[in-house]
Amino acid sequence: MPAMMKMCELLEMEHLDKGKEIAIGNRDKKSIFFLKKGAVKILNSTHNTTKYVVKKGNIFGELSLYDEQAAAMEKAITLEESIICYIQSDMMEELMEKHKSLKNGVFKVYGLRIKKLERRLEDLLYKDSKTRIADFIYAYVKEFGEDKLDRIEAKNLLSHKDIANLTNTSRQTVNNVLSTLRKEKRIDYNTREIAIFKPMLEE
Amino acid sequence: MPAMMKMCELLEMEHLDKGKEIAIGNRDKKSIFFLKKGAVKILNSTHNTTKYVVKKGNIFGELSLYDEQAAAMEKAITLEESIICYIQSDMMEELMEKHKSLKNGVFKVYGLRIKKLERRLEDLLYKDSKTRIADFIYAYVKEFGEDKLDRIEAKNLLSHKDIANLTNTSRQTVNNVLSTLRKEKRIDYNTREIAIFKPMLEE
DNA sequence: TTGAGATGTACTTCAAACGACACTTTAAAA
DNA sequence: TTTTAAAGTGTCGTTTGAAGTACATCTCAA
Repeated sequence: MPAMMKMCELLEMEHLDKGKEIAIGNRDKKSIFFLKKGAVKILNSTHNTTKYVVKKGNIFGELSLYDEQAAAMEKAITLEESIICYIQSDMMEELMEKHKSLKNGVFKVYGLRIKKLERRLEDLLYKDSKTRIADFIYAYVKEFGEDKLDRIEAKNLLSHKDIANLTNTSRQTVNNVLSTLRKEKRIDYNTREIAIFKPMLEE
Repeated sequence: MPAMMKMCELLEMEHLDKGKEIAIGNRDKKSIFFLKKGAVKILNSTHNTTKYVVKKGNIFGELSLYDEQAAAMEKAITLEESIICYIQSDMMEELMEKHKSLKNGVFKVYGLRIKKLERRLEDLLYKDSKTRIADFIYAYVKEFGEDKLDRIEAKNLLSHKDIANLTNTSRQTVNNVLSTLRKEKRIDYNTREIAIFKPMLEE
């Protein structure tokens, strides 16, 4: 979203340590957030289960634009030191009316979210839990990681519980799959980082 | 979507028998559809699994607006005699630029779809299959049904296989739950219709 | 009338959740 | 700094929900 990125220069900015909560829906006014640096996870605020992971350069809280109630159901927690910009949703609406590219950008974000959700639901029907977890790890490292000679390395920002939530599995199964992949030399990980080995990269 | 409904008067209209397929993504031009009468189910076109049920007065194929590829993955099948109106997605885009209320309406539809998907995913995590099926039946009858003295009656438009897809369960489990609910006098159904008994209406 | 699809029921199987516990890391308190 | 508690990780058995298999109706278009 380049338009959003440019806009961000003009906005209120906030610097947050790791593990800080951002109450998407509980502010005096609902806001849309733009993640300038770092990473956050979006939780279901009633069950405290992780629903998404958002990478720097992306927006979150966008649901509050047309459904305040839905936005109130989610909260964000920083997974590492992060910088966010935010704008109140009614101001954002005004801006979107003026700048079509902005509105279309948000439209795309909504569409993408639908696509991801449907994909996840479909996977639940057609893939077993081990595959879902392995697929998730590969996708996560590819999205969040950096390309090295023989491997792709990403910061290990998620707990096994988070991964279990994101793949609709249990913490123990996640651990089991990760350990197995490690034994098979397909991935490696420690508390800091997680890496996938390139020669093993299929798909 | 009142704006859409008014617009519909001006559009191409098509009358379809029960069981007819509408290729959302395979037309020469992608279109948005407005269901004027009847009901359709939206399928995942690769797996032929039912993803949604759309009731008269609602739109479908709206994904093609900002993601043609995603729309190509779905197809619709009429569940009963239906009337649809449709407009090519690029024409719809033009119209939406002119009429803000239309664009905002589509935004709402997207948001609603996200909400439903997230709800479904959440249910998968927190409800067992029997509960999901029962909840679905109650929601379906309430949405599609007509209020009678002691019961709410809806046309029985979905096969057990459809319901299984919609609740991420198996055909046999659906049958099992339905039979049990019938034995318990909480619901009643035959090939034509399905009804829930009001005194039993909780929630 | 006939055959394909839908429904109903029972039994078997198995993936994956769950419970239990030891060990490790992290972060805050003393 | 050291201590301590909380959270996260690693590995087990055990249990069980629900899918799968199998087959007998039933329904309804062609």
